[in-house]
Amino acid sequence: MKAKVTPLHERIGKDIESLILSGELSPGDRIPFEHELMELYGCARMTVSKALSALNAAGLIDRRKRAGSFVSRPKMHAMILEIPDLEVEIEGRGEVYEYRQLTRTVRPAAEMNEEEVGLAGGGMLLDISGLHIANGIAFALEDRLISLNAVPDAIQSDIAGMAPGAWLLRHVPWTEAENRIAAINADHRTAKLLQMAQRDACLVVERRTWRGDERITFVRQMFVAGTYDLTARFGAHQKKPSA
Amino acid sequence: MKAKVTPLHERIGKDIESLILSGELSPGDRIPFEHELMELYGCARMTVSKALSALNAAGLIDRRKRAGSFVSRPKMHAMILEIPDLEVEIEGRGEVYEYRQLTRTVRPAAEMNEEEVGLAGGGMLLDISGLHIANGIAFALEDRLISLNAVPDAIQSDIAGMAPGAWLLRHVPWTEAENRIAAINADHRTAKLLQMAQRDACLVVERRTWRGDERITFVRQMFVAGTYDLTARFGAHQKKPSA
DNA sequence: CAGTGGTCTAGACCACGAA
DNA sequence: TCGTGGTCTAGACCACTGG
Repeated sequence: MKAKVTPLHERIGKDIESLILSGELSPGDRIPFEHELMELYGCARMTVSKALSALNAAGLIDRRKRAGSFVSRPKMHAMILEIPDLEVEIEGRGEVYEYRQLTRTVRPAAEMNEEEVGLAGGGMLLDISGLHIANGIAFALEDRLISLNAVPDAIQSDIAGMAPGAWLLRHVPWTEAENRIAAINADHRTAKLLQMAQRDACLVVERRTWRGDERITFVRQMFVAGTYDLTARFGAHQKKPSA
Repeated sequence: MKAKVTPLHERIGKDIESLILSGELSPGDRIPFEHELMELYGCARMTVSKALSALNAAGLIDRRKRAGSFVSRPKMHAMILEIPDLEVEIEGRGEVYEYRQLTRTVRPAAEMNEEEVGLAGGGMLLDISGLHIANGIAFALEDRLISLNAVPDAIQSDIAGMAPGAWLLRHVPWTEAENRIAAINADHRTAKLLQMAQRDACLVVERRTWRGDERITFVRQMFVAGTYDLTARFGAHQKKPSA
């Protein structure tokens, strides 16, 4: 038997967590004081503190000086959204993934377009369009702009069969990203390229990424409705707000 | 001046974090050993350890015994998705929010519908439809099923002007939730209720919530395309996988 | 095998804020 | 006021694992 290799602070955390999730402790209830827990578990205060700090960071409890620690109320304003790598996703289903480049140009930002001007940062833009294809059927149209100011190497990325997103992920570290998810009716070009009827619904994902304050890329992906959807899961209360 | 009230372990963490985000430390680089950092900052090892543990929990670094701590490569397939409370969202824009109930029935699960059977858990379902309205204009249609097995009190929730989602949030703690996001063309009923042309695109959010193993509710919200979209933001690398 | 991170101790001082 | 959590110390032993 390999029994207890579980750290004590982790065990304390799990104990309290299960009390909360089982309902024995309800939101608002006070958790035993640190000195009570250190007596209960026969350990030093730092050990208890580590356990409670972890629960606090996870958003399971709120800690107030002089008052104690309390089970926090689930607020549910944030969930984890999976942003799948399309290639991995498709091949995970046992289908054949392919990326087909449609156009590729280097051009300056359109002056009236704030998005492009901000992205370019005074430099040129690499403008790439392509199709994501599963088992020979195009399911997504991607229009991407890359700041050559931020990623000069991108101009050499002439790998025809590689999606620019995958290339970027491997070559350019990013620090921040933002996704916008919406639905629109397919315009003429999109409908034609994705072989769908005009005005058919599309799921649109727009993604912007930064490295520090520098804009890296802007991409808009149009998915044929019904062939693709996003899933966000959430377990055990909300995450803490990032600083 | 109020200067330094920032805890030392936090300062150490921020220092290293900015080295990473600025690019001075690249993914794969080794960061100084704990004993080097404790010498550098003139503090105890526990303090350094606390800082590094936090960075590790945040997914910024990987720690390997005998080898040291290393800047982790951003893999990032998950982002934080904001799931806004519609009422708060709308009123935050300075518009007037209103929920108008359309139908409300208690019925058993349709036997051929797995979703409903699983949700009901042998009991009855509360079936509610309603419109979310901003400034007098309906922007979302909501169809919701609530398990009366899990939430018997829901049958008393006769507050006409209160969205069932808001009521549930205040009365029923949940432990797990899942969202599915997709786009579809509006069907006849939806188009009529939301005063949009048939086949106009809709953003669809389907949400399932659990309390432990017990299903609580299933809701489908149809949003008029263009009037609503979801945003997911992400800063500083991926979250750790939850146990 | 030797050095790393992981864990833990038994103290300490302090700021905060509920009483 | 004064008990609480927040932080920190100066040690310690151990498991793991890379060299």
